[in-house]
Amino acid sequence: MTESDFIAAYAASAYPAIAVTTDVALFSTSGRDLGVGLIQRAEAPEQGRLALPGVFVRPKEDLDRAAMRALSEKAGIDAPVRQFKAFGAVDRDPRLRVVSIGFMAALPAERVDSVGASARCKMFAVRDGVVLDDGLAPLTLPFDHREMIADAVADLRRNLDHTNWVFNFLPREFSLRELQRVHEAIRGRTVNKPAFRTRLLDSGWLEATGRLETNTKFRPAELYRAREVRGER
Amino acid sequence: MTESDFIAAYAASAYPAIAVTTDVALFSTSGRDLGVGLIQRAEAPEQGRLALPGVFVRPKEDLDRAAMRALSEKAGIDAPVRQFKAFGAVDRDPRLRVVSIGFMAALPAERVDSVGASARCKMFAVRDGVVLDDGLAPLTLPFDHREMIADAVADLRRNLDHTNWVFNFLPREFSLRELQRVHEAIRGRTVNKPAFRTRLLDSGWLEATGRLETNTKFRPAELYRAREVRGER
DNA sequence: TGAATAGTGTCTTTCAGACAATATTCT
DNA sequence: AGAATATTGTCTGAAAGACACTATTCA
Repeated sequence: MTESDFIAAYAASAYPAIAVTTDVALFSTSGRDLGVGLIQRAEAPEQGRLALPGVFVRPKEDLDRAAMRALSEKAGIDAPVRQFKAFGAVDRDPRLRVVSIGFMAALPAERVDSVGASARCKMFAVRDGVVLDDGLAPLTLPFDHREMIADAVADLRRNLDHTNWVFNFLPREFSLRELQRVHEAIRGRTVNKPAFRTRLLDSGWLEATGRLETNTKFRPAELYRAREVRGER
Repeated sequence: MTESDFIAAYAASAYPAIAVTTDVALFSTSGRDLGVGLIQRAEAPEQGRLALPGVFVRPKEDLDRAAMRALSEKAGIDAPVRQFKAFGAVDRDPRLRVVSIGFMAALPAERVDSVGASARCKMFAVRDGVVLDDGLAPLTLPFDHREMIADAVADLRRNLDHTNWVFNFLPREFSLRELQRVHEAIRGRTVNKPAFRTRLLDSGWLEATGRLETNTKFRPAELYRAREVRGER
């Protein structure tokens, strides 16, 4: 039996029926808070409830493709995604055994407003990994989505200084103040301005554009760009 | 249609056939090097080649259970596991679409020797995330196992100071020298002794046992234990 | 006593936090 | 000029690296 014969026979045989999905925690910052986007589920189970956007992965679709499709089909938003953890508890979905790959995405604050009308998702504040409703009480979420969001926030914090992923929270050009506000929202506390400036400017992730902010009521700040670097740190 | 009716109908319908596996990078340290355990594949595809131990996840089996089963069935080793990333490229397995959840485990150096005879896996040195054969040339691995190991090492390094997972590399009681050797093997460079000592002793992860090493050829070091703490940092 | 390593002290450098001074732009 | 914020400078304390010293145990 050649290897290709074997593969053909193998592929035809039955495999444990486990479905694979991707769920996406779409983050943004507004003011001092971190926010996460939730959609109202269109279908059972948990129809009508607020949840993270997610889809079943198609047979010929990479995981990050599926995550981006979840964002665009369920939330009406296009953004790059980053995987943070897989969730596979046996009873996490009542329908059948589902393993969900958890992804996160980030949306610059001003895009939240501009897509606001068309987007089918609403942003909720997240403090210390807990989603709050408009009255700032903890929100109950279906499946294990509460745990997913907490894990996503923990991963976000852990990797804040190791990766350049934080720049997805910002437009192409931004000021150091805006970058500091994003760091503060993610870490849930204020950071020291001079130390933050020198640390970030020395980090090698930033590139000065030479341009200044416009439409400010005060002294405009210099604008920076995220530099293209080889991955992580 | 009630929700339970719906679920019944739903579960019966066909789902995209995607298999789910777990693969485990079993690490240990020997001397100054980090090591990873590879097995010789018993079955096609890639029969006979060195690869990470892995199994298909069973329908009623949690992901970490499956990872521990991979370790014990394929490598003959029992150890706790930690998930680091999911791998789901469409063509990563020639048989069929497989999404693999990547786990890591760690074995104290002295257990490597003691299980050596019974274990069906052999340790290979890893430098900068690259597996080397006995001649210290880079080893070619099947599937995406090379990428998996590199990602596992990167995750290990990133989380070295954020989690207490590093203590899985050590027996229940250990000296600060041994702990430092493990840090050095993982980071791939030497670390400063006084700084390391004070940092670790102040970290709150350690608990003095009051006991000393035995069977040393020289002054015995004090032994410490990993303190039970609420998860991560 | 000598070998070997444990554990500590000191000096220096680096870096973050606190606070404040100076600079720039708009109204 | 006054308001508001950007940007920089200075001081201080915490922590890390380099280096070397003292302490302890075994052979």
